[in-house]
Amino acid sequence: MKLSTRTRYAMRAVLELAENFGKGPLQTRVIAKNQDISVKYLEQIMAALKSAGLIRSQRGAKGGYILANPPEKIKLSDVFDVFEGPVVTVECVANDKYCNRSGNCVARQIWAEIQRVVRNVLQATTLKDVIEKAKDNKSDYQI
Amino acid sequence: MKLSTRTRYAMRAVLELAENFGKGPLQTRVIAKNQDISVKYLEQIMAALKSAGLIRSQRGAKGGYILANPPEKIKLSDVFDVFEGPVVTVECVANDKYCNRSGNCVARQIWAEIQRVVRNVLQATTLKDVIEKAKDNKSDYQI
DNA sequence: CATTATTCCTACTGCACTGGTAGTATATTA
DNA sequence: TAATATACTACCAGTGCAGTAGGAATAATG
Repeated sequence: MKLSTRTRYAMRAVLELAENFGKGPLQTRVIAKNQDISVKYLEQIMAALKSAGLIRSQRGAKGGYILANPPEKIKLSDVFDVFEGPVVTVECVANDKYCNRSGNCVARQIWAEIQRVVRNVLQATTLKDVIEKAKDNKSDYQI
Repeated sequence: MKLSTRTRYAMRAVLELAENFGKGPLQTRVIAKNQDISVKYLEQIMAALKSAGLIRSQRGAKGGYILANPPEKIKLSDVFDVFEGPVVTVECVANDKYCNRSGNCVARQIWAEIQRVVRNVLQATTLKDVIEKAKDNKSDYQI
């Protein structure tokens, strides 16, 4: 139950785009430097975020990436799901056909409950919520 | 963020031991059959649960495993932690020395919040809670 | 038009972990 | 001594993670 670096980097990159929202495209190179991530690795992550529809790209000089929607319209779950997928715990929680005893399975209920509370947090928070909080605390977006 | 089969199997095995608590040792072979798990694989899982102190073994004929403590004394987090570890999301949440910006990091606060709600569920529930619920619902312990 | 800056695309790699299988040793009971 | 358990160790194939690398396509600029 650990997060991949992909997800962590993606979250930080998207938070940085959110902070920069409305100020034109931001380059992978810049984000990579600020977040101390390999440029080439981040490129792949950005590509995935783009094909998920979370961000838009502008090619060529002075290009870069921008959020596809304003920060208040993007939930943390949107970012999370790109690499971690919608299933947080076990397959059978999302798909009750996965196991024929799903209907009255207690173990499944444990994992379903955990999945529920996790998604609660992710869906209740937007990028804007996070950056507002950051401004209050003078925090940054590491990890 | 998926659970390993180890954790899922361990949870089911321990729940079965909890149901059987006070009735003498239960054999890997029996649990494996009931839960439809490979005997040899389950053996390794039981060994890990034993060295974590959750269960006790009796070797030889008529041997098997029993819970080291009564079901109301064992929390789901005890079982969970054997294979998933106490860290649910990222290292820096448990160890703030892991990253030098931990102190005021917003991304970290996201993962910390998720970790918190997950551990809340796992620590608030005992094996007894689960099997009581199972009796009410006539559920079983699959998945 | 050439240069430069940027995304885009694809391939490759080393490593750790997962999900097992297998064989044998050791202890206990009958 | 025979049967039944756990205990211990080794092994293996597949998958995903966390990158590295190189070059092609595209767009702005001088």
